[in-house]
Amino acid sequence: MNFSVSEENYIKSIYHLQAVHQQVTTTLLAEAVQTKAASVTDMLKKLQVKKLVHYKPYKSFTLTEAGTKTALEIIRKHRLWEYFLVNKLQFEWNEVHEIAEELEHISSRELINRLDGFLDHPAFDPHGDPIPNSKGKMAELKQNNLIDLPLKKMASVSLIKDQSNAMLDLLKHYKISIGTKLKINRRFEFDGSVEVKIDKMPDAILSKQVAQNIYCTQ
Amino acid sequence: MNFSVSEENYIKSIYHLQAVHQQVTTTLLAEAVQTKAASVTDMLKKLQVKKLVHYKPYKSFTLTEAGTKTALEIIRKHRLWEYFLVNKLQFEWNEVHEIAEELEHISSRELINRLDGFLDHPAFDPHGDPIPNSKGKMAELKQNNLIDLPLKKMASVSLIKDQSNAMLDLLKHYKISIGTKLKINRRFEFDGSVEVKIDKMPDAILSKQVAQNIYCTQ
DNA sequence: AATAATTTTTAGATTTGTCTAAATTTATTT
DNA sequence: AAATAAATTTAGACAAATCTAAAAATTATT
Ligand SMILES: [Mn+2]
Ligand SMILES: [Mn+2]
Ligand SMILES: [Mn+2]
Ligand SMILES: [Mn+2]
Repeated sequence: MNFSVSEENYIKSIYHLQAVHQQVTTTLLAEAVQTKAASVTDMLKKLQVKKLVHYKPYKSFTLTEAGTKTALEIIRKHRLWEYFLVNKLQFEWNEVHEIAEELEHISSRELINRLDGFLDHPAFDPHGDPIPNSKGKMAELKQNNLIDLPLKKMASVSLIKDQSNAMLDLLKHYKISIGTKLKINRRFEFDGSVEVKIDKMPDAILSKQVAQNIYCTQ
Repeated sequence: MNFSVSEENYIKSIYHLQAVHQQVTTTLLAEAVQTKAASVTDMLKKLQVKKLVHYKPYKSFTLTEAGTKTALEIIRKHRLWEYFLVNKLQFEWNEVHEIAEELEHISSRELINRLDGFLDHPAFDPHGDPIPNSKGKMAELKQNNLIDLPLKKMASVSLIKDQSNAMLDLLKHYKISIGTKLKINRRFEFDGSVEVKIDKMPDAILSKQVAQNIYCTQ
């Protein structure tokens, strides 16, 4: 089965939204794919015909098994290309998302499997997100929100949730990236901010908003 | 300027046809982009508005300077990706064209320039075609058709003109690829076929049709 | 339970790229 | 120089993906 770029973007967005919201709504999806609710309804009907979503008008929609499989293939491509861009072409990790957004739609399965081999089957992309293997399986990591870390306990950054340029710029300033070692010195109750010691950097204070977007392994 | 996949395919095809035919016709272009003459006319009007072609209805059309520049950018991408696929992902040279046909439309200029660096600025793609640099300049090679080679004179294969799978399969059988050393032992006048000694292979006879598609440097 | 607000779907247009069939222009024969 | 053939363009239609505005359904509020 080969799908259009639009169809693939919808499928992928539904998958990501399902991971966070118990109910994915037309408006939510419209925002995610940068379009209007009416267009989403049109597409849902199309995806239903292609058996990629279960769709009950006015009620709900979810990915079918085939839809989920398709979503994981697109996500696999996206993250493998991101890994390639950062680790082979020396892009910064906040420059790759947009380009991967295009590359994820290149259709060849053989290409992506060879790329996977060329990169030595990476398990995580540059943002710390797990890369599905060719069967759609992803590694699971026991990780905690930075905000919940016990005091003075060393931990390793494993995932950045918010991947906006604004967030990534800020993290670059603090020299925080995937794998960075850090620990919490103290917590400020007033605004929920935390003072952290980041590997090879002077102590810094991270706002609650920032800290909540950083996940760590211990 | 960003162009659609269709527009880019038309532009690239016009460029390639212009290199071979003194006059590119609507029918010729229609065949090249796998469509009908009427669709070509539609697209020519669109490309004229975008100042990519000079178009005189019923008379002629040619690429403008901007059109040529655009064509060379697409060809640069196509050939760099082909080089990547063969030299980094170990694809066979007859498997890459189709995939590059998609990859050539990825828009990022930064991506292609980094890819170029990663590959060490290759001058020729796996089929021997020159890769335009970021300014659109291509290396020129003094090459002769295999059929015109002086007898017993060693030469090196530098370009395969017909890049169809049929041709490439045949060349794989003879173990001929870019860089292969060979010489002509004798010519058969009757059908224009040639007996060649190919590096590390027993003598073989190539039909005129095959030999005419092989170019060499001396 | 009725009304208001919100969400979702439908109806009807629009843009892009394509097609077939008909009309027009150019080229080739007679 | 007509007539015929071939190439090209125009006209009108269609599918995909989108939009705006209106209608319908659902949810929240009084
Ligand atoms: Mn995308
Ligand atoms: Mn990522
Ligand atoms: Mn193409
Ligand atoms: Mn090539």
